[in-house]
Amino acid sequence: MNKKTDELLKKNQLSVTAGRRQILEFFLRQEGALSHNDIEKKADGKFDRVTVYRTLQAFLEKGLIHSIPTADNSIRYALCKDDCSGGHHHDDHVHFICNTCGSTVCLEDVTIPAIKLPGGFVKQQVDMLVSGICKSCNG
Amino acid sequence: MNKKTDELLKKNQLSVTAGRRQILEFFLRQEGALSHNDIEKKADGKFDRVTVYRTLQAFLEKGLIHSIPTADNSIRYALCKDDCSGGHHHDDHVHFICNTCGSTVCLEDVTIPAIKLPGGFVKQQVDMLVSGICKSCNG
DNA sequence: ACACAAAACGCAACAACGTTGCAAATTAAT
DNA sequence: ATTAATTTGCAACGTTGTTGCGTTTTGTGT
Repeated sequence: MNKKTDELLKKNQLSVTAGRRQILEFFLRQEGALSHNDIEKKADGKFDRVTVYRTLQAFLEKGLIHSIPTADNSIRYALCKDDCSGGHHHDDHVHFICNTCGSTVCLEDVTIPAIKLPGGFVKQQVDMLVSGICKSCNG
Repeated sequence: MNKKTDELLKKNQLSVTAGRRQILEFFLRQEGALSHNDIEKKADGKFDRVTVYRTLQAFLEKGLIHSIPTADNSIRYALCKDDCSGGHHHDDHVHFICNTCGSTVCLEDVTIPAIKLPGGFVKQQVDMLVSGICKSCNG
């Protein structure tokens, strides 16, 4: 049915398997970001724990998803936009973590502002995490 | 000898014990941030693993240190400046993680720029992580 | 459609990280 | 100095993440 999912996998040089299809669909169906744990709960024992780890690893390497560091020591993952692939991310947006519902979302429209580092420091990557209360919880 | 350490503990309503004194001195003697693991290595079995966890927890709650989220899922801690205590941090500086030597430092002079969130989102805390090559490694 | 090579999967075992309960030791207060 | 409150170490446990290996599935070439 969902041809789109399979094509997305193939486009990223990933062989199509039941696990990958399912996990990718979790991301597509989901507004925010997912942690390893979220996926396991959604899959409900359908796949081995190791498979989920390896799938996320593969998605990361191919640039299908990007990781979001969080203060509570649980890495989350979110789908990348079309134009970032092969590990090269255009991942310059702010991530928002809601302290009420716990969801993590990409604020695609909020760009991380440029900063000036002290002499001698070379910048390679920047992450910006904002926590607070999200739109839905604030409703 | 080191009266200063003891006073700093007392000032933060923490009873003075060998473990706390030692761990606090690690932070005072150290330029950058420390992870739980760093501290255990430095202590070299002198204290129980659990004690280190609980000490860090206590320091955090009293506002003696603040935590720094990292992309590799290992939380680090750094001393707070004098004027933040009781859990209320003036923690508005950028954190830098060196990809070469692995050290994490607070760039006290680099302030996190203000950002504008979409309507409905309320900001409570902001973390900014820059990774790259630090001054000493770039030397 | 079939056979074969390559990749992915599940399982088991293991290592690292983090938490909790409780008895013994240490600290602070009277 | 005695006592109450905190802190510590130990043991046990749960979670998270990794590795190796035999089996299954996928992709490819004929």
